[in-house]
Amino acid sequence: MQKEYVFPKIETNISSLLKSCLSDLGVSESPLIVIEIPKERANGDLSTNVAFRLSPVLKKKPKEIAELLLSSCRNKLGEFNLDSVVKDITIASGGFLNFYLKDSFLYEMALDIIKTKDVLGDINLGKGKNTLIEFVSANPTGPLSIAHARQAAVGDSLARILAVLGFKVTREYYNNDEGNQINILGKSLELRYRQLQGETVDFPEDHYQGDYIIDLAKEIKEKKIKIKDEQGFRDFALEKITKVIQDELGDFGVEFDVWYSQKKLASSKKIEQALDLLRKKDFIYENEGATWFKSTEFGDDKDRVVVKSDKNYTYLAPDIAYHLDKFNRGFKWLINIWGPDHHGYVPRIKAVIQALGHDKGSLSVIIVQLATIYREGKSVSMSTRRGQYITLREVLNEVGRDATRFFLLMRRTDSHLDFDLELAKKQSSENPVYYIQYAYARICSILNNAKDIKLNLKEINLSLLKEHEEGDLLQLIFQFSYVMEVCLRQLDSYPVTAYLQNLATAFHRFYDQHKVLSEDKNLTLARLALIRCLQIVFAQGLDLLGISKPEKM
RNA sequence: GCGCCCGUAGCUCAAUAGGACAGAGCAUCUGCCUUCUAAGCAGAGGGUUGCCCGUUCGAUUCGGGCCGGGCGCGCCA
Repeated sequence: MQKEYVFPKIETNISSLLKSCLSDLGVSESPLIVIEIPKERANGDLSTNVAFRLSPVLKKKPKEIAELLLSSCRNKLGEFNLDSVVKDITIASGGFLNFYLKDSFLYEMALDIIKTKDVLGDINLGKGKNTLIEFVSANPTGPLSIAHARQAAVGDSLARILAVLGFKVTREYYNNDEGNQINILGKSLELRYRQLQGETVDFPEDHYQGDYIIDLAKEIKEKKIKIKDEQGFRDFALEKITKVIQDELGDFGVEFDVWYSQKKLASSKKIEQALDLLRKKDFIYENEGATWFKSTEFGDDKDRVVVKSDKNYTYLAPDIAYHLDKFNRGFKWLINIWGPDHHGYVPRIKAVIQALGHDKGSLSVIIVQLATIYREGKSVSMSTRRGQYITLREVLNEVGRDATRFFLLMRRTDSHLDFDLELAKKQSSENPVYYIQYAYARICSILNNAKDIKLNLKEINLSLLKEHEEGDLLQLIFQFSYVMEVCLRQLDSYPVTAYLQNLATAFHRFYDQHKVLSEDKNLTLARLALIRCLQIVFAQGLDLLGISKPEKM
């Protein structure tokens, strides 16, 4: 069910109100109307800067425009279903129009959240759009690194957010289970096995040096597994390592709907078909014995080879087929989450999308920057080849799932991240994940202490919540749907972590100042209702991050 | 050389789509547990947002030019 108090709904109504008032002023083409929640609550619960934007158009001072808008907005509130929402509108700082929410509006919101045990309802910003989010997609040549872990955390969280916002989300892992790297993997295992058998063999530098290869070789030897040839070693390594990756992700709380095999794609004629399609559209040509894709037609620096002169495909060829297949499977929005080492690849794949006849907006690529691991103040160097890197498994064992996920989500995805193992391990105030969970646990504890008190919605009088800490909490609850909209706009789950920290701060402050359980029965009921509401918000927020909700700490 | 990300308090980072006084945490210092969990709260100090121009009513945000850091620039994947 559509909830009346979610931010996008209020935003739409205020936006329509402003447009109507603007047209009364003779402005037919209004600029983009931005409704935001000001940083300072003194500046209102909602705010808009239209008056500033219109100043050059109307050739009037922002303040004059704001004044003209103010009276007509006040008169028209009822027309846009806002008379039960907006208490007052004021002008500030030379032209901002600031909207203040009615207390009764916030009370009804809180009671509804308690009643439905849900904050967002059918917010449906996604309108059921069929969305494919492809992430991690690490080559199955070794355990996952912390960089993959960050991509996993971001992708999983974003998928959860988009699903809640009404997108039809499918999570996919593109498994690069064939090609050069996989061949080298097979050879690496074979060489390690032969070394175990006592042979003196040269182990080339470009082969996988990690200990896990040696472990696999030992397993073959100990279990006396019969492997005939190079392909046998390759398949064995592939199967084992894919399993390792799946287990790691599973323990990290990240599940995929589809594991998409490149090998299967390659054996299906889909690559040939995709290239034929592009050839038909005249985006393919031959030169110097190779086959090229005209990516420059769509803004790429240079055209790209798809079939090498030795007749083998480059990596791009299956990728073209893969993206075509995504569209053929009915997805309307493709989200690819990649590491920073792939950012140069973005114009190429955007070109592919357009050559295939799709709007470039139908593909969003999120580049997740690297996380640098610090141990005792020193960064730990990383190299998959040399097998010198900290795996997700190690971090999980050392730090635990909640802190790992939180740390990886704590920063904007496009900014570098320092992951301090010692800090993440600390079960203390220095560690922000506990700060949020502690707020949740405190709420649960109070509710548990009061479990004999029945929360009958009809007996609850929220207007008894007169303290500013209580008002701040109600306002923050309202903000939750706003934060979700920001996540969508920025395609980042980071705003949720920031929000939950703010919410936890506001709660701890309230907790410190006021007792929930007191002699005053009605006030107790009102406060219990408030924290019950908070419990629901925290639960929903933590779920979106994939972080557990401890009832006791 | 070209492209992408970045440069904000001692450190790690915020600042929502160009908005209001640039904010948090850590660290440092000072207070607060006979009361629902002190993994908490309150307070203090700490800034020429790398530098210079420009656009704007308004720039940490946009444009141009420098300086500095990271990554990528293959008929590798």
